[in-house]
Amino acid sequence: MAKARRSSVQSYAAIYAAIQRVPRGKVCSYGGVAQLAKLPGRARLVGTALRNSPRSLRLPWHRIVQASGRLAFPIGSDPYRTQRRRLEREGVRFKSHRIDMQYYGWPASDVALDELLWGHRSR
DNA sequence: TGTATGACCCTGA
DNA sequence: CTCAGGGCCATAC
Repeated sequence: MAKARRSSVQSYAAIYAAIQRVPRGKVCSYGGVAQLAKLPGRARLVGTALRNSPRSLRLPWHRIVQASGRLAFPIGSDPYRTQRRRLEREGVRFKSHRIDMQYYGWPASDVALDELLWGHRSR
C-alpha cells in the first residue's frame, strides 16, 4: 500500500491550523507542529510551510522553535532578534540562547497531544 | 529531469 | 557539548 499523501496545499493548511493553536507564552517544535497536523516525521515541511506563509494569516510563527529549544535562525541575525523579542514579550525566558522545553513546551505531554489529536476523553 | 538546499529531528559515538 | 549519518521532501534552478 502506498502511503496516502496529502497535497502540499492541504498539508500547509493543516500546519497553519496547528500553529494557530499554540498558546501565548508557550512554544512548540517544528516536529511537534507536524504531529499536530497529523504529518509525523515531516518537521522539515513545517519549516517550508512557515517560510512560504502569507503575512495575511497572522500566524504566531515566533512560537515555533527547534526541538532543542534553540531558534532556527542564526544567533544575532535579524530574524533571530525579532523572534526572541516577541517570545520574551510573552514571558518566555531564554537561558543562553536556549528555551526550557520542559517548561515552555506545548503540548506538555504525549497524553495532552493525544487529546488534541483525537478529542477530549473519548471514554 | 537531476541536483542542491533548507525556519527539522533523532540516534549514536 | 559536538559531529556524523539517515530520515524527511517541497522548492528552486
